[in-house]
Amino acid sequence: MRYLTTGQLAKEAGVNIETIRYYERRGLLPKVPRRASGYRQYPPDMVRRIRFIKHAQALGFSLKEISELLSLRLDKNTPCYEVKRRAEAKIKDIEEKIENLKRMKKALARLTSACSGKGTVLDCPILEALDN
Amino acid sequence: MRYLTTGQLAKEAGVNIETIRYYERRGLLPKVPRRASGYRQYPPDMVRRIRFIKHAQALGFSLKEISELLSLRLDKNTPCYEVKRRAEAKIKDIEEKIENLKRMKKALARLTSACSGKGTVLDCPILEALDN
DNA sequence: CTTGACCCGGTACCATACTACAGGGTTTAT
DNA sequence: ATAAACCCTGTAGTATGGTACCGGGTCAAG
Repeated sequence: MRYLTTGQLAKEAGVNIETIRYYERRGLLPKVPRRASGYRQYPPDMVRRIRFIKHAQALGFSLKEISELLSLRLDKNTPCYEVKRRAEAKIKDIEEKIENLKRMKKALARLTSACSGKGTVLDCPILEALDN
Repeated sequence: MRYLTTGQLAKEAGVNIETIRYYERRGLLPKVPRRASGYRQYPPDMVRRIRFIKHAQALGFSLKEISELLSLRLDKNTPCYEVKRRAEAKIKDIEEKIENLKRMKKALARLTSACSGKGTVLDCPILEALDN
């Protein structure tokens, strides 16, 4: 079985079948060729694309931003400097996210170490994180 | 001026005034004392709390999860080991997010370096990021 | 002591990202 | 060859996280 139907793809990727069709409408998945019956024919590696979308969402990217990430592929229609500019902007976004996560982690780590010794502690260090 | 009104707090924190009341309803902000007129009286450091919420959201935490993070404060009603356990679970979440972001960043960096050299590249490296 | 800017609760509406369902056709295993 | 299990489009409904508006009361500067 070379190609996956919509339902098989959904199952493989661990999402609802409607999500697949929704992503196609949103342009996050390409419009793949159909059988004579109208059934979509997905190449098996489309699973990776859906998983990518799901992971990126968990990292705080909107579907619109994920579209942008996915469109950062090099083709003959997009000039090289443009792709590069967009990719670099995204890298900056990502670096900021990483910094914020590190601050959060630090605050939580401080909390746990404060916690490990005694039975109770008075104040909460967590709010100290992420104060710009 | 010791206390902030809802509007002042919103302005300081850079959010809509309705958001403040919404967060109160959701339990993300405490029910603060009121003036005789019914006006809320916020201590100035409540600004930090709102900023924390906003940052955490941008990192992919839902308001529900942020509630959980905020409830990781040590009080006499929560046993220490429980707070610790929850904080450590959140730290693990955060570490995973950081790892995923690093993978994404790496993929994008590879894309930009591929771009600077030649004219075109065939496949999209970003999908390789975040493949579990 | 008024007038414009603010606050109140309550309700309704909005965008995003799905999810369900209706009504109909298709595939596949028995 | 027929029933269960699938797919199609289109439309409607849901959850989350706000945002807007209403009718009314409050505050503070002139």
